[in-house]
Amino acid sequence: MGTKETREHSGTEQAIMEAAEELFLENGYNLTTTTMIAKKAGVTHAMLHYYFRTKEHIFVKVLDKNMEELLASFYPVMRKDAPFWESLETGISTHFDFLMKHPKLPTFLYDTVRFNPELMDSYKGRIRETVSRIVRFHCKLIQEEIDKGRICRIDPLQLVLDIATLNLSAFMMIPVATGMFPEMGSGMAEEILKSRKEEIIALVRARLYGRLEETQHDTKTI
Amino acid sequence: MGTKETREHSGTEQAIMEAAEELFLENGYNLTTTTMIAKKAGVTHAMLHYYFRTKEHIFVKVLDKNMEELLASFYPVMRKDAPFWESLETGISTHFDFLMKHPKLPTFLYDTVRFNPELMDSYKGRIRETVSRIVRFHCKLIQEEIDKGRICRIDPLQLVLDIATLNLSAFMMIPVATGMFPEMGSGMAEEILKSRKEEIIALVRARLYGRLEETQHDTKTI
DNA sequence: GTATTGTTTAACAACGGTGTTAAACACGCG
DNA sequence: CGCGTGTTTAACACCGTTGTTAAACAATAC
Repeated sequence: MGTKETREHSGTEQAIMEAAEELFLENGYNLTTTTMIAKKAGVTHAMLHYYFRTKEHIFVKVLDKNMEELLASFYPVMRKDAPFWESLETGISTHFDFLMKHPKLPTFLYDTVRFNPELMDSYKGRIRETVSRIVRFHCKLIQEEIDKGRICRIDPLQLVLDIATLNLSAFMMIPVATGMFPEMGSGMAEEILKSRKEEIIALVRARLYGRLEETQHDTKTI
Repeated sequence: MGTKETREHSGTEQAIMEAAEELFLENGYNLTTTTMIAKKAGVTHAMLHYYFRTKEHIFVKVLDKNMEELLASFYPVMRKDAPFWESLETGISTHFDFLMKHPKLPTFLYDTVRFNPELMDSYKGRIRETVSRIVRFHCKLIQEEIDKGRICRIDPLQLVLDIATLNLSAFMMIPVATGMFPEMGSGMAEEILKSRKEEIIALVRARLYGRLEETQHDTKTI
């Protein structure tokens, strides 16, 4: 059953990292014990302290790996090599597809920010930078389109929040859905997520292009 | 400093419950210790076990209280005493305002469902019932409006998901925002939430009424 | 005053989690 | 073989958490 025999000395470190990543992504820092990691990796818990001195070291390694992937994933979102809407749509779509490949990332980071914010400190700067770049990027594009009268007036920050929260919450709902309605397997979830993506895009498009004349009542541009 | 002197014997139970509610709502079950509750209530931790035998008992009391409020909050959402859109808009608004009064409820229940689902077991039935009633309620109304050609075709489940996730994530973002951008105090948050509510309503309205002819390409009704 | 009852305290037991250490083990090299 | 290096094990120390208990305390009734 164990993977012990297929791994000569020093697949160990790898095995620990894999087990740790899986558990940390699922349960967060506080609810993952070094014993759980050791058990899942098929080693004694003393090994964790031999390879990585502390639990925190292991966590930071997992966090680093995932944060790099996350931050990298934002760059393709800010390309402008097509007309406004196509560009925005592929941006949403790309972001959604990234989350599809890392469905546990949103809850993982959510947990970390809430319960171990100090572990995120080293990333605060880059995150703020990235967020402000995204907002500024879209501010500019949106303002251009508004000026041309092609879309309705909207606060770009609100639009970014719309897209981000819709995409993220689609994945953050998964634990709720499976916990509350266990009869739907993960196969069902995949189907729902696909239609969710279509819906989110439809929603944003309607928001921008629907009823140009009426929708500009109370949203203010910053 | 303590509140001890203002409370004669047996404000204790009350004090414990209040401390417990605050801490459980903030940190969830696993990350709240009985010692923390005792300290916040200004009593020794043995008192918790004297009044409520176990930590779980205290938690269940807090959970019960909040679940009752939550479930009750869904009924006013399903009134139909006005035209379709006004009715839906006040539904969204009512739901949002409820969350405004209980801003920590979403994360609290989210944590509980993910990490202590067994504590939610007693509510599973009522939750499923409520969810399915809401979906059925809106299914009917939406189908009527679609048949009359007043709104564009849309899967009612997706619309309910849109509204629910937009409203919920507005509040679930708060810990992220304050954790990541501590310079914005809770006063700022209030402002943002107010504009968020307007934006969510605008989004849903545009989704339903914008570009009737084009939007019905790939959303399928169940 | 004393007995009774309910409340509070302080000390303790049991457990699980993190991290350490010394000894056992495996392996390549002289 | 014997030696050194790197790896693994098992036992342990330490701490925080939950829950118990016996004794101290307060208040009321007799």
